[in-house]
Amino acid sequence: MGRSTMRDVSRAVGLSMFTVSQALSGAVGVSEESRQRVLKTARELGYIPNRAAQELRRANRDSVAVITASTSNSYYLDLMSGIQQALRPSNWTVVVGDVAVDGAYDERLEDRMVQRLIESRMAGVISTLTLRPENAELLASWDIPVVFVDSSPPENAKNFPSVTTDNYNASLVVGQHLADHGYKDWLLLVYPAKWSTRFDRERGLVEAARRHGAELVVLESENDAVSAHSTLAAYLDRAGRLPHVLIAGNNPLLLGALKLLRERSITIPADIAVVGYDEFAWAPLLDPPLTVLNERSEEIGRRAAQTLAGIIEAQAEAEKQGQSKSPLYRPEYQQQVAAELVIRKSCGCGHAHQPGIPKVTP
Amino acid sequence: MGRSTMRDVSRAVGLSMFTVSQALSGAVGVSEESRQRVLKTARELGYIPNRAAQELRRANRDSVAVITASTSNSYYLDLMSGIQQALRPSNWTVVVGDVAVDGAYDERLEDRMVQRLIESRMAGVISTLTLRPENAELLASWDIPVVFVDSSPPENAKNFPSVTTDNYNASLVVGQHLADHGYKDWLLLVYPAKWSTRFDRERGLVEAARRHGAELVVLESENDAVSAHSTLAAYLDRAGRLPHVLIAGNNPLLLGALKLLRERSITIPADIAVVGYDEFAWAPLLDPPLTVLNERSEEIGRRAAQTLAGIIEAQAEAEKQGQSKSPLYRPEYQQQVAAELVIRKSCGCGHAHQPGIPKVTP
DNA sequence: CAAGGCTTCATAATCGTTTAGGTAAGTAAC
DNA sequence: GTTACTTACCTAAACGATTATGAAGCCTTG
Repeated sequence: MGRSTMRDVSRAVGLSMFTVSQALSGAVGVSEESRQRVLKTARELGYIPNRAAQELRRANRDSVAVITASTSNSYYLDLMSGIQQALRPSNWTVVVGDVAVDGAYDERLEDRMVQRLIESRMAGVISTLTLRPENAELLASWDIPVVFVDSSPPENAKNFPSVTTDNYNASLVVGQHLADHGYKDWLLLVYPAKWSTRFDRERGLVEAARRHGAELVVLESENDAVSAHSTLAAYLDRAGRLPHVLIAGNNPLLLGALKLLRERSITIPADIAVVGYDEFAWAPLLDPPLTVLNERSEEIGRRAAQTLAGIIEAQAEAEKQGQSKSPLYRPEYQQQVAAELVIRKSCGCGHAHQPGIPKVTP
Repeated sequence: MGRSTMRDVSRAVGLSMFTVSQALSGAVGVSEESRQRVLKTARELGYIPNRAAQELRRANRDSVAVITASTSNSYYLDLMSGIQQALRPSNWTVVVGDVAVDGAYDERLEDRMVQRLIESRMAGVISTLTLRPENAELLASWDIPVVFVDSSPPENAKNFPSVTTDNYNASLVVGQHLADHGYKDWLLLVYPAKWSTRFDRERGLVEAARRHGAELVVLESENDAVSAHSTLAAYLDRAGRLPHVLIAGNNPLLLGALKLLRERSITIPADIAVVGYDEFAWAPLLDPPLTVLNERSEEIGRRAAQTLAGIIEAQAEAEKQGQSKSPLYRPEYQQQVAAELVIRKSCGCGHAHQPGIPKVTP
């Protein structure tokens, strides 16, 4: 039991390794009788192929990597679920590589991770963060296709595929809703630009504020709850008054902000309205139920995986025909998924007393 | 740039492949001058080793796998973080394999996953669920060490290492607290026995109920929020009255239960007290703040990884000395981590009107 | 019945590393 | 000056699969 090679099977069954290989891989050119004998012997011997040997010899790989910087964000679970769903039928292995240490993104870890992925000659990469230009280039020079999710390609690789929320329009929707409430004084608590979704989220909100004649303050914090808490605390102390509404750039920041508001007994939405950017399971159960954007991460994951699979397939096809094996990126690979605003209570809806200028509840 | 082999480096630098290999791997027996020349050439050529070739040739592998059945549980993130933390220094690759499809555990997927792990000749496995006996045996026959986290080893592998919460005592603590509140009518909403933590959680609660003269009903649901919701709804309809307290076996079930209570406008803790089994970031912000057990998943992950690393190391040592390479499992590898009860409001603490027999708030 | 086409299987090269088993030169010991 | 030991390097055999090339046997077919 265990630890037998194809040679062992070959000897035991009295057929050449060629025949055994063909039989096991389900190829044609082997008689049904031989195939059955091979399969039986292999089972009896407990033969399990050595993947390293297969990969070394074979041209095409069958693993794709997902690069994350776990901001302990649970949207990541949905994303993975979508990716797995799309890739399961094709029977590919998905490995996830985290480039965060203690919850914080680490540049050297990203370098090491990319190095590793190339060492393993991955078939493709899905990245949840904008890679460093060097790394994008490196992957490109090894003809490994990359799809960005919820992040934009780096400067030197603008044509790389990406699947993101339509953050700009999402922000416009948020802004519209805030304006409907009559809020004029907005505070956006946001993560650093390293996470490139920030750009469109902020841009949309700036535009919305302009359109509706509202004042928008952008407050940057590190991308975790603890930083969000202290950054916001410092800001509120400095400002000496509450804005009408707080918009949290993502869930870790939302968490930090809500903790602070609770500590200071600031009630939502009476004293300040709150809107978040990521839907999550507990949102309807919080106090008050939170109004958030639904990013549909699962859909994003699914699309990203499908896009990647398509590229890899095309790549294999091209190589078979002797053409360049570098991945072909079509413009339509850059997709945006519309988000919807899930309106609950924290924005002030269904609440009589609202922060700022009181107005009719929409 | 890209795609050069060690042979290319060897030719370019004018040294044998042996020397190049030695130089790159940092082994002794190469002059400093040669090493520098090799390194420089390798860098210029953009040489990146082929891991498949390395793994094929090398005796020892350097990847460990984590098997999960994503119950979309966010405790999983903490667990991974702990594992990564413990394994990062040793520079090992961690791959996670999910054996759930659409959030539900799938037996055939488990089989396929184990097959895959053996194909890749993994150095070790950390499993968050009790594996099927066949699979445990299979891994054992390939001398691949397995550590179970938050789950017990299967029947045929009782001696396998495991790191779990001390669920029995945790349940006693919960029971004690409920008794302090004067609750006599307990309802435990719990997942199927496939997740083996159920056994001790239930056993502890049964014992606590006996000690304190309370009535305990155990209600089993599938391991997801939707099932929990419908199972609980059906039960409440049948029972026609509310228990004094609802204990949710884990977070997905808690989520489903809370949704139902909210739908039916049952208020916590006035109408029914609620206690959960997994601490999570949003717990203090819910309405009301939830009383839950803190499992300390990160600590569990860390310990599991350390245990696994120790076993693999010992295994390598034993093999070097010509002894059996099958992993050695010491009894003390079975560890339990104490959980603490984080008391907030949902249990009735700090609330005047309590469900059931009113008593002094402890 | 010769020629050609299938079907079924075998031989052996190949993938890109690591490493056991050398060798040649230089140094130290006696 | 021989012997013994180091140091720095090389040659070539693995590792365990896939697959290009081809051969033997049998079946058609004109």
